[in-house]
Amino acid sequence: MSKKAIVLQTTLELITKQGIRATSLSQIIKTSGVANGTLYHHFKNKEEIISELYLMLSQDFGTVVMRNLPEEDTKKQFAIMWQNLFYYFVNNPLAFIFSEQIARSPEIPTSLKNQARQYYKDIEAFFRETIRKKEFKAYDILVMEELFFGNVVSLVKLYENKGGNLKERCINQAIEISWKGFLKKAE
Amino acid sequence: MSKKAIVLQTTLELITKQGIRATSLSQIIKTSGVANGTLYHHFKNKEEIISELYLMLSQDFGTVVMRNLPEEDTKKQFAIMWQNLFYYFVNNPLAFIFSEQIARSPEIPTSLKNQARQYYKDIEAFFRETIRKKEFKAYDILVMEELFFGNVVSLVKLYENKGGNLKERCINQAIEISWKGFLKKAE
Amino acid sequence: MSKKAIVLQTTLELITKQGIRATSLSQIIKTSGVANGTLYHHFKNKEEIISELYLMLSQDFGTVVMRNLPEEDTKKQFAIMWQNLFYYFVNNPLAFIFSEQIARSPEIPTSLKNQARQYYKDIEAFFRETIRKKEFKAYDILVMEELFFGNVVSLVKLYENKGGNLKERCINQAIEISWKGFLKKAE
Amino acid sequence: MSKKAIVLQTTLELITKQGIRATSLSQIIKTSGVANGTLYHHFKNKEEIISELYLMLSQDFGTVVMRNLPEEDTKKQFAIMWQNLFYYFVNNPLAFIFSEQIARSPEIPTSLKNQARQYYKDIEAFFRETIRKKEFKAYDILVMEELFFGNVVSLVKLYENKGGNLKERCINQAIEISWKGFLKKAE
DNA sequence: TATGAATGAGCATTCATTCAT
DNA sequence: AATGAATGAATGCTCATTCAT
Repeated sequence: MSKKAIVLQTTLELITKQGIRATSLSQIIKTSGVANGTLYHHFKNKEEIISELYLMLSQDFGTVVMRNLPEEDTKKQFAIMWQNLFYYFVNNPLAFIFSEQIARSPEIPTSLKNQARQYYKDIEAFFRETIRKKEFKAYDILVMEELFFGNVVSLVKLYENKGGNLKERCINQAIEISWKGFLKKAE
Repeated sequence: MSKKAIVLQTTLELITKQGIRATSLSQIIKTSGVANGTLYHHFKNKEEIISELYLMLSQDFGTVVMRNLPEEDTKKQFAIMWQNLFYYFVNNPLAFIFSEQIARSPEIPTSLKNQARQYYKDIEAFFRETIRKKEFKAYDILVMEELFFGNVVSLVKLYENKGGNLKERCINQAIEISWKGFLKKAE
Repeated sequence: MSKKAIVLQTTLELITKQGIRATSLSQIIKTSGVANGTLYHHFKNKEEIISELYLMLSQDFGTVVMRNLPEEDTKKQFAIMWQNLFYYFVNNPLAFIFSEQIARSPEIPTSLKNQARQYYKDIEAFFRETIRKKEFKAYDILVMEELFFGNVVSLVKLYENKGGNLKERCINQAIEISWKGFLKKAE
Repeated sequence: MSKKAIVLQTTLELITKQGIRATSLSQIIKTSGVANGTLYHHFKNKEEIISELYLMLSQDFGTVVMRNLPEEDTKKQFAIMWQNLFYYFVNNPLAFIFSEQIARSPEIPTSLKNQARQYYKDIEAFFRETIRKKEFKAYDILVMEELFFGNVVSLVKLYENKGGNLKERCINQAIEISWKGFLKKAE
């Protein structure tokens, strides 16, 4: 494991525990056991570490969501997408907390956020296509994406608040609510 | 306006702009034009300023959501509740940041958090009643609350990301999506 | 009990626990429950509180040592003086610690030390008289006083290190050693 | 001379002049000409500077008292021991202040204190042996040690109070008083 | 590639003291 | 006699970053 990778991993863990601003470079240096100068050899500054981490995780999101989608049935596709994201967050709490904090924090410049948005292209495409098929109503795409993502996040938080004891029934209910909200006509 | 009030107001403004951790005491001191020691005469430490602000803001919280609800029409009630919360967050960015970022962090003692969470009670009653009237499907109450709350939050985030330029059309779409998700039968 | 007296008593206790420099005015204010300005009404500054305490305690020393001296026998007088001081310190640990810290600290200006020295006049007189009677050798008076005082202090420290379990035999040995050191001829 | 050594040396000098608590870090920084952060690069905090100094000085301590003792004559041995300790303290005011002021305070961990107290061992042996030779009376060893040590300390204090102008005659008197106190028979 | 000494601005907080009431 | 708001210099310490090796 390269020093650079160690720094990235350590930073991710520290940020997960303490938040971004609470995580100082000196802490990263001490925890990772990497020398002061070594860190600066690999990264221009603190911001660059955060940015790099953010991009890594964003890319992950993009691939995860569209994994194992069934071919035809849009509703099933939607459910799988939903679950993909949900279980990714549940199984990678680091990534979840990180993405939550990142989303709000002014630490991430807009340019970076937009850059990350490219990985959501596929999700976006799904919504457009489903609207084209007249299954979803022609809502604003951004609104749809945001609500879809937000619903998953809400459930993950509920899952965490319940200490991991969230019944599958609840998850299915949430997926159903999510889905119904976007529909053009009632089923 | 007392020096104490000036400090609170200044802190409120700075935190709204920059976030909590990014707002240093020296910044508060310089901006408010109050002396170093004066601040510490009124507050034990930085945390106490935050707590006091949090308490002030939390007082509104409980009443905001259920304010000015129309009598009969459930759908209109839902829309007003949704907007109440949305515009409250939009107009009180600090309250939003607190509820999103801080309420979940260990920076605020649990006692304070619980106090702020009381507004859930009224919302809960609304959902139960609407289920009883067979307008909403009998989903898990917690799931419904969480998704309702999450949807508002999602839109506020979108609103913020767009620098306040979110069309009213989008907000109405979000309310519609939110509402439709919970319905028992299609309208 | 006047506010002034409260401040003095509180200061003495705090200094006893923590030392002089570790005891701040704000601590004295908080602990004594006296207002900021009240303290400054009675004392010009921190130094004046210390000085006043020091003089009070010094006066105490002076009277204590010469208390209940038997008339004729010099050796017995010496033993009583020794014990007077010893038990005063043992029963007033505050005064002991305070006098120990004061003696060394540059916080007490030389003028104050000299002022306090007047109370030792009687002790000084005792040594002079005993030298005149050719019982004590004509050592430097200051040296004698310092060693006398130091011997008592040494035993008090031993007493404290032993948690108060110092046999009377040891005390008597110390008095004997002290006495013999000053003698002109062997007994 | 390394920056670290400069800091230690400067601290040593400042503390000797002013005492520990009166010596601030900023003073050390200004006097030593070392940058703020540099100091903290080498030492964890203020306490660590003190500890490191204490350890350095304690190394001498054990060997000093019993240094250069003449072979046969017990009285001369005693005088040399006395002077060794006296001049060590006089020439190493910091060592004296530490042993007097700090060794008893909670600022130094017990482990360090014990390390410094080892020099008692040799003195103890000397007293036992001299009692065995029937030159000293069979007083409690602890009492003897404490009084011996206390006498030296008393004279050092006197020396300091006189600003270093203590006549050699006084020192010799003190040694004589010390010695006579312990004797079995008059000389 | 890797190290760690060096920097000084900045941090939250405490201090002794003044002053108007 | 008593209060407590107000002050700003000072304290111990952390920070992100630079640079010579």
